[in-house]
Amino acid sequence: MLKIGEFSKLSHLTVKALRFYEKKGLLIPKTVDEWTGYRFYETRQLEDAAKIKAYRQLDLSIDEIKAVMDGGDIKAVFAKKARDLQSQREEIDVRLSIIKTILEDESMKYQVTVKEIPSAIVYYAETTLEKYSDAMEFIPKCGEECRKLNPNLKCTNPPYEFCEYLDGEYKETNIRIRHSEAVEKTGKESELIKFREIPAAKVLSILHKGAYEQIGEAYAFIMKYADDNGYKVAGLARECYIDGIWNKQSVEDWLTEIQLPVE
Amino acid sequence: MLKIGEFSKLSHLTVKALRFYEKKGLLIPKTVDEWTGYRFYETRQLEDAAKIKAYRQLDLSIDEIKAVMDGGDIKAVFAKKARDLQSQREEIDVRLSIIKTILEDESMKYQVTVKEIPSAIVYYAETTLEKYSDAMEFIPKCGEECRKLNPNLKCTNPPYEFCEYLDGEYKETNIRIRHSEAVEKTGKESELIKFREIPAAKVLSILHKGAYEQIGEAYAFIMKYADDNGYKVAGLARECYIDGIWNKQSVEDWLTEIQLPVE
DNA sequence: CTTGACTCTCCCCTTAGGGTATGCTCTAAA
DNA sequence: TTTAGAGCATACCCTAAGGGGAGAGTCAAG
Repeated sequence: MLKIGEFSKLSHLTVKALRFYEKKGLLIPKTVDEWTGYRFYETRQLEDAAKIKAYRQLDLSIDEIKAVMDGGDIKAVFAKKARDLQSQREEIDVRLSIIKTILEDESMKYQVTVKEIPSAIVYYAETTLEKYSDAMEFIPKCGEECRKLNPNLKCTNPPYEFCEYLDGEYKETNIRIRHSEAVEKTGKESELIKFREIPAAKVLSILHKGAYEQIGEAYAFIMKYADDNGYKVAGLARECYIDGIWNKQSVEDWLTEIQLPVE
Repeated sequence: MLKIGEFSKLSHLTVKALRFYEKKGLLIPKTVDEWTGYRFYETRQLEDAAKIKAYRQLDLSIDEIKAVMDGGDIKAVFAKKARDLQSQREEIDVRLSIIKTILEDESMKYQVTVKEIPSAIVYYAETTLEKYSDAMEFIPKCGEECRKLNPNLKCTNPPYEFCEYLDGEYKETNIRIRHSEAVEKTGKESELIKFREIPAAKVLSILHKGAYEQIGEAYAFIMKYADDNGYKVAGLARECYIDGIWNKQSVEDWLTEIQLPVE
């Protein structure tokens, strides 16, 4: 019979771990002295200890190990574990790729985050602008018309409002855009205003600070980022206006989010 | 000014996380109402929130993020993180390879564990055996001679005792073996008994249960395992006798550990 | 008989927040 | 104006797999 310290050295499990495994019902000492509480192990328990250690090194949880040792479906547990590990590996690959981009480009100007956008009901309106700055008139007009059509319809709080550029390419004039804003439910439509439900989406998101003249950089950045890191673009980018002329005087405080649907 | 729930929705960080980040000093709300305790954020803090979220998605810890945001050495942090991720990836690859082996071979007879063996002082003796079973006489003889030479020399507790087979190949007769046993310090040597310090080593370990006739299987298994999973053999295998004829009558209870130094 | 090495139990600590309970605050409808 | 419901606050406990340490009991050797 081996005291815990001896068994620990033979099994290369720490004393702490052995006591923990006993508490979890995974490896019970053969006998426990009733008076002193000392644990005593047998050499044949080294087999179980080795099993436990081997499984832990494969990153199985205590519960998984217990399932396996109690005669559970070993193949199923390992197959599941293999899938887990595979997806962990893929996540790590994405991170490494991103970090490599950061280290190479040193372009810390934009931080890209991945977000899950829930589905929402929006009203939307499409038009062709002569120049970008005309959007500043078009967007409020849409809001007004929608409220006129549906006086009791409320926007979500916080608001979710964005523009998409329907032309595949960059244009200086005759720009087709669609403006959408999330509302609580559908309502009456008109020539200009339509309703639809936009599905939930996974997007890459970056924030652009400052004037709209430089927003092209942000688009270029996020497109390259998606390309470099294995994301597949799955829709038109959404431009969300957070701060702008309507609430901030200084152009430097303007804030725009660009969301690029992926996968 | 945004209440925490609004800011949460805009930043896609949970309210819990925002409060947590405040506690950690990572993202402090612009103002906190003195009477109600309500937190108020500014839209421009969305930038910091995005940064934090991006960094968290790269698996940086809160402290690492704080270091980066406080103007720490960004490159160093990311380079370190990249190394971390790379080694995580390698670990996962090893695990996947092992699990694949298990799923394919369904050979759950042996569990392989990785152990770090600390360095130790041993006495050792080499000889050529006519047949394997002669070891049962040779080993006790070594112990006796060593004790005769060094009456006060004590073995370690628990004991660490092993044989190495010096012939590169399997032989039925004229087997060169070396027997070693860990002791507390060096002592007087003789023709047979020498002392040396064996360095710390990383070993693959399996337990063989039962008679020695089948131990060849165990060797074959561990060698193939090392090969399959990218370990490089770095020395002679050590055969450690845990239970045997000296303390167990039934052959089925005999227990032998095989340690294969790697890397 | 004493000393030092082991062992016991009990409690707190780690990460990055999640869940829940209880109570206060705000807002919009009645 | 009141009130219901949503939003916010703090505070406590929880996670996985042990690690660290305190305080007290046990064991073996000198």
